[in-house]
Amino acid sequence: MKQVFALVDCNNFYVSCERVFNPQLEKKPVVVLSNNDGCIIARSNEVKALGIPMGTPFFKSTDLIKKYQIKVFSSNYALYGDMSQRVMNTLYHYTPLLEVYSIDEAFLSLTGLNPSSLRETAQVIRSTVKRATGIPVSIGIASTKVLAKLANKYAKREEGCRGVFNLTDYPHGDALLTSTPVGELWGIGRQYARYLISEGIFNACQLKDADDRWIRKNLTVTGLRIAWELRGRSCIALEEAPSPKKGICTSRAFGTPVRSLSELMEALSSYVTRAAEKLRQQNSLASIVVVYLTSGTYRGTAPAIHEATLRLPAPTAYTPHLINFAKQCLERIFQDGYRYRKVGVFLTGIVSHSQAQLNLFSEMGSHLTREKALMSTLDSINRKWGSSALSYAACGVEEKGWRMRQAMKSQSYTTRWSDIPLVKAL
DNA sequence: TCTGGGGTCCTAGGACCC
DNA sequence: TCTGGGGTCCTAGGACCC
Repeated sequence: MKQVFALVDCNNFYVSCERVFNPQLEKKPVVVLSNNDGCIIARSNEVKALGIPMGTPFFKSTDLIKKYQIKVFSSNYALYGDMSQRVMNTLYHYTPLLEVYSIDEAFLSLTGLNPSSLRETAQVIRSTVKRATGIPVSIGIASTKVLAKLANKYAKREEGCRGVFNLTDYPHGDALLTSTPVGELWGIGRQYARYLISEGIFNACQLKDADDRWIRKNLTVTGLRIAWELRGRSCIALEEAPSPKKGICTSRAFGTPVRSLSELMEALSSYVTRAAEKLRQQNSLASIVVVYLTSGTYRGTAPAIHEATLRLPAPTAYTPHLINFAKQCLERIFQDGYRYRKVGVFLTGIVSHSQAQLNLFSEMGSHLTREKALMSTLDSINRKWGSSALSYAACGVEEKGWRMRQAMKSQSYTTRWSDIPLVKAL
């Protein structure tokens, strides 16, 4: 049977989240900043129209922000994560065949639906999500995921299509692909786009019609899949269940540069705590710890990155052990006299809890059970009372300069009792 | 002064096995 | 000209995504 995919994508997601709880922001220019208030990572349409590109450093755009009175927000991931869940739950009402692709996107399988009702179904989904969550979405429909991504772009761009673009009943497919620069395709980034253009392939239609062996050789199988999907042959499947992560990373740039080992240790310990939580959430253990340390700035030469790897005696998800191993790594790479910008931890060599190989020489049995029980108690308390209800002394207790700058964060409208908006009766 | 924080997949090459 | 013919595992690096 001919497959049908829909890509549902939230419009300017972070900005839309802020607008749900602050309707005065409608039709006004709004941006949301990355962690540490570093770059602009979400823009309202009004800001896009001003020509401010995605990823612009905040400090470079202060003039424009003042001139056009752009409203600025620090990122509020608790809010965006919660709103994302609401959107996804609404989508699940329409089909269980759903892949949550990112915080603001999902692929749906609409295979088997009457082709003539696809557009109408998408319109219903769109208005239901808007009514249930306040978030506007656009929907692209096509026979493959690559084409659905593209259809979604047209849905956002074309006036008059009311947020839905159905490529399966579009008669001028080739003309549309010819008008699409090759770099706009899902899976073709800057490097590949530059290469393809140097080889005379400028648009999506030319890539579609290129020679398979040539594509395979120069763009690997990933490129070949893209070409096949452009021809309408589906080869990137819908992945309903998220597969367990093979590596878990937590890292953050510091609010202000850090010079002392003790402060680095505090920051690192709190990132390890967070990474270990993610590890336990997917019922895994890690057997390799990697610590990164970044010094220098982006001006002039690239920043220097130092790293150290440690293979653990036995896989574990026990936070105190992981903190200790990470600290050993940090001690190996730390050098006095540098201004460090960032520290990070990467947990890998991940195995599922059930298949873990025990170390022959570790004391097996009771203390492992106790460690596991302690961690699940800790996790459930922190889930209930907030992520820092219980934390390790190693993570530090005073406010320190390494913590993130978030000068313009909105409230936790949906995740903290005291921040829930009040509706006043007249 | 000031530039995010996560992830995935693929390939090539080397060490080592029988 | 031509040097056996398979494998596996690991690492490093490069590309991509949001």
